[in-house]
Amino acid sequence: MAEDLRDKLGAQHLPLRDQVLAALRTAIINGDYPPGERLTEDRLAEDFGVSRNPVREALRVAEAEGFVVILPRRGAVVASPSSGTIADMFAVRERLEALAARLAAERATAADVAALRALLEQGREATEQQDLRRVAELNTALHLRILRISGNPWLSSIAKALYLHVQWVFRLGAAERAPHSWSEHIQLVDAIESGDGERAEQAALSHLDAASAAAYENAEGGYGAH
Amino acid sequence: MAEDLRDKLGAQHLPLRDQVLAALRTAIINGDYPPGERLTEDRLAEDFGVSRNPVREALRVAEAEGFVVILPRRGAVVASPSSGTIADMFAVRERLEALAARLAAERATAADVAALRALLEQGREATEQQDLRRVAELNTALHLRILRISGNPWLSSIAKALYLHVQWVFRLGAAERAPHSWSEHIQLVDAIESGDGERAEQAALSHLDAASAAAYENAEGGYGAH
DNA sequence: AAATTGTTCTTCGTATACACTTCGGCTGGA
DNA sequence: TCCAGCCGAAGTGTATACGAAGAACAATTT
Repeated sequence: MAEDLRDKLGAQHLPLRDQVLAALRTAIINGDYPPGERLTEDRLAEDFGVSRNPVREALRVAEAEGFVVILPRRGAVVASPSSGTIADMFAVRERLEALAARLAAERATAADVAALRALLEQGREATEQQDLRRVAELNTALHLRILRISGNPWLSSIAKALYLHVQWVFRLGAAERAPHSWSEHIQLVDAIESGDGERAEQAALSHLDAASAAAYENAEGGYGAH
Repeated sequence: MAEDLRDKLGAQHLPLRDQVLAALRTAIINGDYPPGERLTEDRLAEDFGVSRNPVREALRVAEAEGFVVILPRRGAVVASPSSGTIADMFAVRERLEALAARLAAERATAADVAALRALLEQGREATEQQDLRRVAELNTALHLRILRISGNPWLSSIAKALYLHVQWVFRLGAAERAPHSWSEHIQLVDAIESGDGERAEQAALSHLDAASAAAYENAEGGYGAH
């Protein structure tokens, strides 16, 4: 939100709490801490080699972000995304990323488009090489890039958080459908390049519809158990 | 997200950090801590009569919510919403509350509608009595209620956060336009009651357009300061 | 005047202590 | 056997103290 300031003055210090938070997030997303897993402060402190304070602060933020649930006097457990909330997440993402696509189309510079095209190209290569992990990464990079191009920090940060959660759910339960979605990405970038906001928005919508449908196909059962 | 659990087992303990966070939020929204104000941990700890630990945890969450900016090694300051981000906030709210209105229309029970109507009625009374503060409260209550009725927890919590920020900006810079917006609310609730999602969505959109226009009229100058 | 140094304030992280809850197991009685 | 209730262990919630390091600012020196 005020990254300019943070960059200028601030520091490259990266407080421990932030490192812990980042590590915690990725550990949860990767399934190292599976849903329902109890996260005691001492245990996390030991896992990350820090004292309880940074852990506690990271936990509060992780709670605000929806990665953990904190029961007063009972501690934190990894949240359990239910299939219900998956649909909810997609419903919100649909609106948000559609808006992002429109704004991106209206604001994208030539350099922005070039960057998107580069990601597209890398994605094509990775797809050919069956490197699913890399495909997924590029997938994420593309979406986040579009969000950034939209130029709306709120939109960007909110949609990013949602995107992370969706990723989390995917890793847990199902295979990645990434290859299949790549042609939709091309359409989306084409629309953004054209500068036609309406068209870009439609492209984003149909992309998300397809993604959400795929998610549901793969998601039958699997999440409810914590 | 798992409020059922929290209610059942949990506690009515309300940890200090949560109380501090709530107090901090409202203090910032009310302008008691104006934008740019420096918030040292000791000072907050003293203000709220607690030790530094709960304050620190509350600060981290407040940062995640965008109410404060934390400069590493330099401490926290109250964030400064710029007029640029106001437009951004409205752009996102528009999409989100439109979706909420649609979902609410599709899911609202008779009891839900009754609750909305009650708020509407109270709002009318408060408007007649020129009780602007109460009008604003009811305004908020109405919007939050609609979000709740939507039944989408993500949507609800995200839009709620945005709503709080908008309120904050309003309190700081400008008078409330609440009375003027009340007729739009009636339209919105009518649409929700009708069960017509499309119509409800349109009502929400035009309401937010009007609100955003009003915001911009009042917002000329005032926020840019540091 | 510019650069350097020193002082002070504050954050950041650690460590410790302790009250209070919750939980699981144990014991004893029906 | 089954259940009630007690007890102790574990873990959170909060307070406090302390040391290290950074930032801001004033004082001093060049």
